[in-house]
Amino acid sequence: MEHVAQRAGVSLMTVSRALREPSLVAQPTRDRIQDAITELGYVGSAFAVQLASGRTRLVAVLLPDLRNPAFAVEMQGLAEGLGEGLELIVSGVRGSGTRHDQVARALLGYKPAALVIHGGRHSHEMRELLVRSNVPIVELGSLVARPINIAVGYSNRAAGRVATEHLLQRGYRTIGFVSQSRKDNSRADDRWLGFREALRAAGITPRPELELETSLGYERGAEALKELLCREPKIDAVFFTGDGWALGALFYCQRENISVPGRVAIMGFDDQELASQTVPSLTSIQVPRYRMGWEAGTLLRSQLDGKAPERKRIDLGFKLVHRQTT
Amino acid sequence: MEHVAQRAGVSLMTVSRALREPSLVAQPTRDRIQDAITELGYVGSAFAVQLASGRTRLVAVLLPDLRNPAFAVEMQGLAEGLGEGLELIVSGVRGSGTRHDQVARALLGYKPAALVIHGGRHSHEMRELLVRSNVPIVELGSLVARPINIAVGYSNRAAGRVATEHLLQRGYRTIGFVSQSRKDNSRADDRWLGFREALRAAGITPRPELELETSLGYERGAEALKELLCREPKIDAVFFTGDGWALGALFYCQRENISVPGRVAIMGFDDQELASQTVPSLTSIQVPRYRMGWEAGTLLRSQLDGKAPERKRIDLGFKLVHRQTT
DNA sequence: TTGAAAGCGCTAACAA
DNA sequence: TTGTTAGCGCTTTCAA
Repeated sequence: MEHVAQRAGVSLMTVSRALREPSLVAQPTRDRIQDAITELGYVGSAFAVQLASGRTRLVAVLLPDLRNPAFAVEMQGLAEGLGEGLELIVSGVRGSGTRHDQVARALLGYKPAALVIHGGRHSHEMRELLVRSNVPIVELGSLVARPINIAVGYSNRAAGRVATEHLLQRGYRTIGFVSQSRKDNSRADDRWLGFREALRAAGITPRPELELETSLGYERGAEALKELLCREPKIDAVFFTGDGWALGALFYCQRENISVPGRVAIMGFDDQELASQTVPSLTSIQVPRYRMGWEAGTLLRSQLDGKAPERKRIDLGFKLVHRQTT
Repeated sequence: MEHVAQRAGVSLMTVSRALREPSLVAQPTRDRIQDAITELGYVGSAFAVQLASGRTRLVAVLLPDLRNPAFAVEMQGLAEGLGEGLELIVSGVRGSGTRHDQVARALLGYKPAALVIHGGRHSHEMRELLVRSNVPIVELGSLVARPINIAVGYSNRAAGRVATEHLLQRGYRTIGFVSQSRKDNSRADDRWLGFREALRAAGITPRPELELETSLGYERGAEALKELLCREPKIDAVFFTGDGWALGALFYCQRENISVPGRVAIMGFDDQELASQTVPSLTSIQVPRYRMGWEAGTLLRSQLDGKAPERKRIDLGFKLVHRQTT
């Protein structure tokens, strides 16, 4: 910045001003400075700015898994809700526990304008750290009961229950359940709670052998269905807590000439764009992914501008989309 | 940090050391410091560290569109290739041109350890800025001819040619082409160049009315196919430069009882996981997305550790995966 | 409209 | 093994 100042024949201070508040600098001076900047290819140091001013233009995001397209949509919503002038610093953490905490610490080190966390529960120390950090926290996705600041999401438990009730209502009685590891993934656990709840309410005794945990991937869905059909041939519906598995299972049925929903009904979760396109089209739970990100973004933006309350819990709900596989 | 020092009864410097090089600090001192840190909930300032040390733990990433799952996979690869201790600062830029340049500038302001850019051509000024910034640049995706530092990718043009040659070889003669706006998207343009090249080489006169530009989305694929069939009923194959469109078109055919590949053959691009699962399964071009990210990550990591050459061009190639739709 | 001095929170280089 | 001094590149406050 000093070089620029010299070249433009002004003091360092004037350059700084020309960059932040151009209106305070005389037009000709401003032009000279601008020229110097382009000639020298000057790019200011965001770090120094933030250190000196205390203001930050970073929003930190902690995601369970970068691969999941659902999160990508949320990010786009977040980016667009926040608007210009804020950068996103994104970390994906696979697995859970300590690594999650570590990364959160590292992100907090950037004193971000806000920290957006997708995915339910934090350890006690984590929560403590988050609260004390004084950084606005957005909990995205699962709607936590007691948000630290802002929570935007929907109830995974209610969604799990509604999905299951739908299957029961359509007359299915022997229902399988496929999810990620419930231990590592609170969303999976919540959906499972809803699943069990609905079964019990209908007077059906849950059968653990019909509940499968697997990893992400279309093929895992096919395998899961195969396994379930083998364990209990009388199974008449499967609730996959992710569209990926559900679609994989659906294509498996097509290959094997298993009639859907005649022989077995398939229920997905997340209503990916593809769900409406397949033949038969997939019944699923629609979650407002983009909107979640966007809502969090705009709320954050207005809070950063000092216009919004510090605590808020926004339930964006979900929607059962009944299509042909159930 | 001073508070921590006071509480632990040592100087600020010792705390700094305990954080960076614990081996230089006596065990009991270290413990006291650690206690003070947890009690105070201290989180260091990454900015101050960067400013004082000149070292950065940030890798900036510039993506054309956050939504695209293909990029998400690259990011995961990149994150894992880089290993621990580096944060990713990600920006998605839809559209192109000036906004792209602006965001790149903003990212450069963080003096990142490296800047990863996905997607071909930069404006002249941009290139100038990148070169002068002295930040290692990774150009990911399209393999540029003259990389600034590191380029990791494959040739979109060659991929487009190979895909088209495959269709020609299978006997298709009236071939449609669907892509994003070639003006805004250099990858689309490159694939198109390959497409035209192959047609000419086979002695077929290209017909612009069989070339369609559209936006992303499964449904856009269905619409594109419908439109093409209407414009030229004798069309016998369509090269979709994205699996999303190809799958959308495939499901459209299923709904409308159009035989694939009997009535019309469908060729995709990117070989999404889903491509192998559908019935009929989709012929596509496989691009090593994860590997591209990972390769860039490890290369960058070793360059940051001072172990790798500054310039490199890595062609990871691509693979035609012949399945049932052609 | 412009400039000078002090300092943001940390680390590098040196000294004890 | 620990402490001291200077300064990273900018902004804030105050003065000209």
